[in-house]
Formats: sequence, structure tokens, C-alpha cells
Amino acid sequence: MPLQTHSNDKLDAALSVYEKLKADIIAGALPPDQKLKIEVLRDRYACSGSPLREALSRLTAESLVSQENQRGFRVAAISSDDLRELIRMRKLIDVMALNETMQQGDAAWEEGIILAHHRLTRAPSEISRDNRRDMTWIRSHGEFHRALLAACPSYYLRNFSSQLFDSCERYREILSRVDVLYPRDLAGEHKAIMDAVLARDFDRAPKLICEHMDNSANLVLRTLDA
Amino acid sequence: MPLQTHSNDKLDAALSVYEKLKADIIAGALPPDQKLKIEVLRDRYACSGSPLREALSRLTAESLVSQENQRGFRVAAISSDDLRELIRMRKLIDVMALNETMQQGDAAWEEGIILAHHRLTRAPSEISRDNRRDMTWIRSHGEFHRALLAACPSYYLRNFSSQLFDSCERYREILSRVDVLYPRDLAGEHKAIMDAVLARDFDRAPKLICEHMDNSANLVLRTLDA
DNA sequence: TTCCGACATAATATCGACAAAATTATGTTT
DNA sequence: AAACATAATTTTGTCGATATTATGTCGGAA
Repeated sequence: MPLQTHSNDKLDAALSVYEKLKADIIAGALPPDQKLKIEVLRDRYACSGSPLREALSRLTAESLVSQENQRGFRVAAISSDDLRELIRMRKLIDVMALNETMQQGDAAWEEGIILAHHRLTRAPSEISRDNRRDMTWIRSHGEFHRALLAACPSYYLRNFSSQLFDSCERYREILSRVDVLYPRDLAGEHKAIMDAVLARDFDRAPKLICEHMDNSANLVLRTLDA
Repeated sequence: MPLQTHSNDKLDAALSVYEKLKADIIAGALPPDQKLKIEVLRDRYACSGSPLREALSRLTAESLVSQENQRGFRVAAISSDDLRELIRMRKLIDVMALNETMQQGDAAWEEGIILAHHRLTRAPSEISRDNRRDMTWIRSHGEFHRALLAACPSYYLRNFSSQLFDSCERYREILSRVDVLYPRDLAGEHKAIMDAVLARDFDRAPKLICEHMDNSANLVLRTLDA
């Protein structure tokens, strides 16, 4: 008898497929603008059309998938303009959210950050030897950023932040194709952000977060525009 | 041959059902927390389960519907805390969006506002004699607020604003149950907002918008908390 | 009476099949 | 050979049926 919410592999396929599809899009396994044929996905995720279409509908509302009248679904397209817009929005939203979070955050919130950061340091490197993005790293990275805002009192701020983060993450796939040796210390940035946030440094924390975003975005933009 | 996107009553049922469901939730025809049984909806919207579940999935992502593990869907619950949070967020988002819009707005944007406002003035009154909310007014009201931000350069700001607006609108249904004679000039507020926005008044426009939201919210909150 | 468990009922979530539409391939005409 | 019309194929979107899970009811024991 299951102690936790039991995931009946075949029973709640909708949620399961939603999560897998989302992960594959964010990781770049399903590249931007790729046609999402039901038949192909049916095979890939071992389920029927119905749960697939439900998952795709949800992802459409999250701007990760686009749907055309009678022409099915495809992974949402990317562009440098879109990325610039995303980063601009994330700065606005995350700075607001971070301020509120640092005011309200309690011990449990601090512990969540410590834990998430620890897991991120223990995760495999983002890009594996075969130039594919590591799912564990991606998940840990997302969890770390969500943990920073976990104590944010506004459901909507958390939600918007999370959505923008996910939309941004899939741009990182580009960095795995050109094997650029990281000209920056990603782990160090995470550590610095954590320290500033835990210290409730209302000046440094938002500044570091914004720089963190800009660094990633600029790297991607250089590759995209080239 | 259709000039515009043709809605083939039975062909793209998914989109059609999505819009109708959304409209019914916003209008309050489907009240908060109401169970959404597939069988009942199947009958109400004259279609089968599949397009329904797709629409419900999309609405779940928009926070208008909630879904529980194996227990189906229901209309998202409301609470005074949620409304306060919504208003707080709308002020943040809409003020940012409005500033950008007033900087970038062109002639077509201005004409869109004029037209939407005209239609709103010509719409039937919000609440009809039988204490039900008028669909035409609701649609016109939404179109007016969207028109104000139509020239906003950020897709995400427009999207968030629109989503928060929709979530707020369904709180207005409460005002139709207690027949409170409007102690304020709703039409006048809309007119004043339009004038300030068209005049590119960067001081008054955001102030009026915020007051507009507060007025509606306070009216609802008084009724909710009573 | 109140609580617990087995049974009956209802609802959900998924599947496979079908009909409508779009896409590709083919053939015909200029 | 290019362009258009037509036919074949693929793909989408919807339906009805079914198995699984949740809910409600009834009877019996503490």
C-alpha cells in the first residue's frame, strides 16, 4: 500500500505525460518549432491520443507549445527578441518576488534553499559528454530557483516566475551545441545568490539575480545572432 | 467562403468549447467551486468528452479551473485573500504595461481604444433585470481593458494582465446577487481612464486604473466578508 | 446510536476507431 | 518543363465504449 501519492504508471497518464513532455521541451530533446505529431508522441510516451492532447493543451496555455487551427501542435518557436523580452520580464517579476520573499521567509524556507543548492552542486554537469543536457541538472536547477521564491506570499508571482523560468530554460540548449567552455563560474553565481538571499541583503540579492540572468542570456544571444 | 477564421460549429469543437466554458465561468453561470461533471458538460455544450477535457486542461493552466488527482474538475474556488492578491498583482502588472503602452502606442492603438469604449457604452447594462450578468457587457468590458494595453510591446505583460483580469472578473458576479445600487459611476471611470490614457498622462492614467480596480474590489470585499 | 466495512452506483480517464481536413504525390494540359 | 487540377496518403480531431477509481448506501457489530 502506497504511503505517498501513488503514480499508477498507466492510470494518471495525463499528468505523467504532461511532465515528461514539458521536461523534454525544456531540455531541448524536442527542439523549438518541431512538429508534434500525435502518432509519434503516442509511440514515444506509450499512451493514447487523449492524455496527449490534454497535456499539449496545458502546455499551450503556458506558451511552451503552439497550436494551429486544424494543423496540430508544435513546440513553440524561439527568437532573440523573445529571449530579450523574457529576460526583461523575469527581472521585473523576480525582483518583486524576491523582495517579498526575503521579508516573509522563515526557517523552513532557508532550509529549502540550502537543500536545493546542495542537490544542485551534487548534480552531474549540465551538459554531458555526448552534448546532451542532463535531466537531473535541469530539474535541480529549476528546483533551486523555485526554492529561492518558495516563501513568496503571492501565488501569482511564484507562478509567473516559474513559467518565465521554464520558457527561458529551453534557450540553454543552444549552449550545448556550440561547445563553449564556460567563460563564467555558474556554480559560483548560484552560491553568491544563495548567500545574499539568506543574508537578506536587499541590495545585492536582486542585483546578483539580474546579473545571473543577463550572463546566461548574453551567452545565448551571442550564439543565436551569430 | 469565409473571410475570417471560420468556426465550424462541430469541427473545431475544442476551441469553441474552451471559449464558452471560459465565458460561463467568468460570467458566474458556473459558480466558483462547482463540480464540473463531464456528463453534465457534455450535455450543456453538445460535444463529447475529449474536447471538454482539453478545454478544462487549458483553463486549469489559467487558474480558472482546478483539477484533483482522479476526482475530475471543478471551477476554481474564490476567497477574499485571493481577490486581494489578484488586485495587488494587477496593479503591479497593469501599471508597468500601461507605461510601456503609452510610450509606444500609435494611431491604430488609439482608434482601438475609442472603438472599444464606444462599444462598451452601447452594451446593455452589466446586470439584467433577472439578476444575471449580461454576456455582451462582459465581453465589451474585457475588450476595453485589453484595448488599453493592445500596443504594449511585451507579449508576456499583455498575457499576464489579461489572465489576471479574467480571474478578477468572475468576482463581479457577487455584485449581481445583492442588488446594490451602484454607488459609483462605472461608465465615468472608464471615460476618465480612456481620456487620461489617450492624453498620455503618465501621472493620472495609472492612478485612475488603480482606483478603478480598488473601487470594484472593495465593493466585492464588503459583500464577501459580510 | 455510532462506527466500520462490503456492496452498488456513479464518475473519471483512457483507449481504439472513425470522419473531416490538410498534405503530399500524381497526372494532365498548355 | 511549368502550372494547375485531381487523386492518394497522412494527420488531425471527435466520438462512443470500457476499465478503473471514487462515492454513496445499507446492514451489522460494538
